[in-house]
Order: sequence, then structure tokens, then C-alpha cells
Amino acid sequence: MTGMSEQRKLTAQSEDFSAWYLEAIQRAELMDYAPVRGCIIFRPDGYELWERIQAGLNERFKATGHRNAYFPMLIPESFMQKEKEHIEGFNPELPWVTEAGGEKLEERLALRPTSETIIGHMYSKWIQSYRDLPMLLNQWANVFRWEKRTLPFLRTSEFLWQEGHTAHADEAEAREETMRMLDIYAEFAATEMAVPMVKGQKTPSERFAGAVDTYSIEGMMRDGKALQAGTSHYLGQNFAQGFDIKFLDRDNQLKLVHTTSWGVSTRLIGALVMVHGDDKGVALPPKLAPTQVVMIPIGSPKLRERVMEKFDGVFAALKEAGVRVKSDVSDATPGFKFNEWEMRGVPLRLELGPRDVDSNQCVLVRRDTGEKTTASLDNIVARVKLLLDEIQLNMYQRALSFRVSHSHTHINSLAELKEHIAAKEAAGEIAGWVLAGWCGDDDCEARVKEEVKFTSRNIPFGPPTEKSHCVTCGQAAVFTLWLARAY
RNA sequence: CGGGGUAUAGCGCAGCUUGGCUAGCGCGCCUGCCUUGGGAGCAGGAGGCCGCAGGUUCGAAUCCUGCUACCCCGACCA
Repeated sequence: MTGMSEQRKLTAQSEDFSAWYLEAIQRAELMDYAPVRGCIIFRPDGYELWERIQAGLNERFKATGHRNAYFPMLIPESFMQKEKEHIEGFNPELPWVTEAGGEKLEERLALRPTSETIIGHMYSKWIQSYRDLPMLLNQWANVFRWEKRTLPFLRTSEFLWQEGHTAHADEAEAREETMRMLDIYAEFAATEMAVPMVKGQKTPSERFAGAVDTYSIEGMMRDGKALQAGTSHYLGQNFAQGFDIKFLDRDNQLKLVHTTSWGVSTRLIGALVMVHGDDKGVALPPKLAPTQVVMIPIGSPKLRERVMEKFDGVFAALKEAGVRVKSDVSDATPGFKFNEWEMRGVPLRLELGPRDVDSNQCVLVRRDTGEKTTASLDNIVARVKLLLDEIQLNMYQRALSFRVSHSHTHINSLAELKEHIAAKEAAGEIAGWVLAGWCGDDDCEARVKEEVKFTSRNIPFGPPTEKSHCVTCGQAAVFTLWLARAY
């Protein structure tokens, strides 16, 4: 019996975080592996998370003047070639269609890794005058990147994402757009996903292929690693040049547009799991959880009838009030159901048994804290809604304080960084993030990576403190950036 | 793409060293009884191209050769 329940338990996060993650997402039925290498199936609960992410972002995109469109998945090879850095960056991971209808194609077609090129091509047709600007489009799409090493949600050969592509008359407006969208990502992550993000600028080595400047939001996972959860790029006139996107300005001069692009992907689902999950499994924030409340009846069949009468009433009331509620009336034992729904991440559980019926109450159990309380059935809807809001906030607060407490700002040299990592590893603790000064030299950045496997995450807009010296060479720091192991 | 490992029921594994009769175990699944406030119990049952191809042998899950897939560790990435 012990062996049986041991087998049902997930690997503990502290024992093997990666194994925990892979087990958790499968046991919660968020995904399954596809027959094709590096590809996954989004099962209904996983896909519904994505749908809720889409809904939340669409609302924000539209409120800021963007419209959705859809461009083809197949990109002619010649298009890819038009921006030099772009093709160099993506070439190693492109799948190609070389044959169709039993005949070899005249020109190879890439499965898009992103759509700057084909959208740039169309923009050059659509944009003639300053009156056509700004052009603010977004598309929801699948993209392909043939990665060497894949990990469900975080890095797969095919993934779903959203890519915004905008064109502007001048640099200032394009840069403003780049920041606006980065802000939207961070705000969305905080309020809907309950995940605090650090906004900042990527270093040149981490920049998007073809961008002038790349900005990112980065989140800290429960194992202390950083996850780049979204990016926003100021592309300057690079793509305008490659695709000849010109407009006639008020002054009757022909000018190149300034473009931006920005995206988040199904990687966000991985972030949800890795930020909020625990040894019991996945834990989802109420705003995105497919099921917010699971109701479980208690009691033997003899007693069940009078329980069910109340039970059905509560269920109907919650549903009526717009709560995403599910009842589990299967004949599994209550204990089994408790574990099962906790593993799937449902934020709140409502138990109703014979004892509760007698006293007109029910038991509520929070997924985030495990706290168990009783509540009167008289105002149960209001109570549930209040609790869901509390859980949402608490999950954010907890993730934030986790990040803060594992962010280290007092490390000033590579030697100290090594010492820090060694000490944490020896203590069985996570190394977390390290705030470091940087002189701006690529070699100094590369050395950190070589020696301790920490990479620069971003140059945060509001660092806790400014660092005065480069962590590698000790010379005056020009930038202060976050270093961390990253996914 | 380099180094290591694995491939047997839906999942996790045993069997292989030393070839042999009907390939086994736990979980899950189905049926019935019973049970219900933290992963219940009993009884019965279904489920297999032993990764693929070839070879050795009277006989191969087991030995040999080749292939493929997946996993872990390193260099590239939303």
C-alpha cells in the first residue's frame, strides 16, 4: 500500500526539478508527447490555458489599436535571405519544404520560425503614405524552430505564439510601441498569471536576429532559473531596407519605416507550472484556471442523497454566478479526489458531507496554502469569489517574494559569484539570480557563461542597486544586469 | 551535433548473465459487491509483433550484426 501511493506521488521538486516538471504537466493532462520528435499535443486543459492567455492579450492588443491578421506558414527561401542577420540567426533551425505534388519545388519553402519577412513583404505593398501609418498588426500562429534539445512548452519544434508587427513613421514612435507592448506583457503576467516579471533590455549577444534593440520580460522559476517569457524588438529600418518598405512623408520625402515586433508563446504555460507548482503538482491562478472550483461530495451512499440535494444547489449557484466549477461525483474515494485535483492545479476545493449538511456549511480548501476553512452555505458564492481573488493575489505575492529572496545583489566579481554558487549548491539551495555590473564587452559576458553557466538575462529598467564595476574584468561598469541560469 | 543510457501490456518494471514448455509483477483499465472528511478492500476479467530488420540455433525477449526511436549530460534557442 505504501508502495502504491509512493508510485502515485510526483518526484519532489527538490529531488529532481526537471523530472518533477515533466511528470506534473503530464499527470495534470496539460500535454502529451506527439509522435514527431520535439512536438507536443496540447490537451484540453493545456489548450484552455492558452485560450485564456489569448483572450487576455487580445483584449489588451485591441485596446491599444492593434488588429489581428493571418499570414502563410510557408516562407520562400529568397525572403529569408533579404535580412542578413535574420537568416544567419535562424538558418540552423529551419525545416524546409522541398517537394510537393510529387515534384521538387523551384524554390525551397521554410516553415516560418517567425514572420518578419513575409509581413515585411506585404507591408511594402500596403504602405505608401504617412497616412498608412502606423500599421499595427498581430497574428496568432504556429511557428517552427528545430531545436536540438526540446522541453515541453519551453522549447518545442513547433509552438504556438502571437507575433505583433508594426510599422511607424519615425524612430521615437516605434520605440514607444516597443515599450508599450513590453509593459503590456509584464502587466498581463502579473495580473492574470500571477507571475512577476523583470523588464529590461537584452545584451547584444542575446538580441533577436535582425533587431536593433531587444527587450524582454524574465521570470524566476521555482528552481531559481530564469525564463525569458516574452520579447519586444525595435527593428529599426533593417527590415524596411530589406523589404523596401517606404512611405511618402508630409514633406514629400520618400522614407523608410521603422518597425517593431513582439511576441509571447505557449512557453507561458511552462512558466505558470514552474512558478506556482509544488510537490503536489500543478497550481493554477484562478484567473486562468480552466476549473476554478472543484466540488467533492462526501459520505456513504446511504447518506449521499441528502448531501446531493444541497450539493447540486451550491453547484448551480456557483455556475450561475460565473464561477468555473466542476463536480467530481465519481466513485473514487475522497482522498483520491483531493490529491487528483490538487495535482491538476484547481485553485479551490469545496467539500460537502453529511456533517456539513446538518450545520448548513461546507469545507473550503485553498490550493495555494492548503488552508482549510468552513463556510456557511448562505453566502457561499460571495465567499468563493472572495477567496479566488485572495488566492490570485497571494500567488503573485508569493512568487514575488520568492524571486526577491533569491535575487542577490552583493556579488562583485567572478570569484565571488563562483563562491556564491558553490555555497548554495553545498547547502542544497538554489543559486537564484545575481545582479552584476558589466563593462559592455562581449568577452566579459562570454566568460561568465563559460565559467559558471550563468547568462545575462537582461539589463533591468529599475535595478535594486546600480553596480559600479564589471563582474568579470573589474573595470567601470556601464550596465547593471541580471545573471542567471536560464531555460 | 559529440558522450552515456534505454527500448518487454496504457504507465512503471522483472525476466536476458547461463537460449527451452502457456512471458511475469505492481499501478491503471473493465464487471460485481462493498466503502466514502487525505491516494480503501475483496472477487472475477480484458489487455503483448518482447522497438525494427537480418543472422546463429531443433528452438531466441534472451546470443550476434545493422538500423530506428526516445531519455540523460554537454555546444545553439521564444
